[in-house]
Amino acid sequence: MSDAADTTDKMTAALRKAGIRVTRQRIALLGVLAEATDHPDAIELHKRAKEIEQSVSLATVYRTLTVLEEGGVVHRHAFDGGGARFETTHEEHHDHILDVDTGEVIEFQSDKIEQLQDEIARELGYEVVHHRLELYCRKKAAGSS
Amino acid sequence: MSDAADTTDKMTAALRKAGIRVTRQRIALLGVLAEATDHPDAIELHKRAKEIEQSVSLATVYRTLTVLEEGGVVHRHAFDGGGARFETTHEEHHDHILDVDTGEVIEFQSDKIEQLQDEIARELGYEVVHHRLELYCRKKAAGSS
DNA sequence: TCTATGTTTGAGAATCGTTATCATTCTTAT
DNA sequence: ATAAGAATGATAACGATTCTCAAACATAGA
Repeated sequence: MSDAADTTDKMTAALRKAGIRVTRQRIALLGVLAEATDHPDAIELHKRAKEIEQSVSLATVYRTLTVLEEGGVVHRHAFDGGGARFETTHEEHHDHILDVDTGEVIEFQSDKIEQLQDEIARELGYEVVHHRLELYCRKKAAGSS
Repeated sequence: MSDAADTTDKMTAALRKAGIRVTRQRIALLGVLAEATDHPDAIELHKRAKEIEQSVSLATVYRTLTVLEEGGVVHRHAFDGGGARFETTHEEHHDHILDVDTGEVIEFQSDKIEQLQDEIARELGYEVVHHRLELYCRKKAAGSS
């Protein structure tokens, strides 16, 4: 038994490592974030976290997300329409394709584009602190001309 | 005389061309947009438009911006922090560098990046409908290592 | 030029996502 | 166990934007 207990231990360790106080609510939210393969918004995270720990308020979800973001544990995205959406910082840096029809989010990574961005900034006397690249796309028809 | 009248005529023509009804408020707002070299938000546009035509409400600014966007006359940007910001569609497509210290907006254009975006999307079975590329930058120190 | 029709308007209420307030409860170091 | 400070839930407040609705307006046609 104790998948749940294992998860709790992991989340506790992760929080301590990030220098963040450990509370039931934070463990629940971080657990939800760790399991999520989509990019949920605060409302959705609140819904999922309540299933694990009923006493999680939406306010705490927002507060905790901010804390986790500052601790480098999650990334916040502001895609077109609606509110912010979140994902854990487990994988390497990547950008996003958003399917404009289905809302699906696909991750991709391009060293070439990153390099070009740095070059462009450098030529203008700047250095890139962070960037945002989102491709709003539509699935190509199988036999499109 | 009649810089103002000329502008009005131009804006009237532009509105008619886009199939948009001509009203004093829309002429004023479009005039403000045409003159702007920065990327103002709705509040700022309202402020400027009221100097030309006092009877412009904020609601109408928002409504008109939506209409102009649908008519392809302006572009709406959602940069980090604060509300949407707007610019006219006079120039060619470009992306933006945002100076994180000063808030300044610099425009740039890179065919290479656009090509790479198309390639990446194509390889994943998508085609790009529109994209968003923002480089949040800091000015490089003159003698930085 | 006058009129009929549908459109746009201003004012303010309503909405949405998010943050702030504050008394209470909880973590943590001791 | 306890003190001291941090986190919490509930809800009010917030900023940006959209909606509502009666009144004013633009446009096409006689």
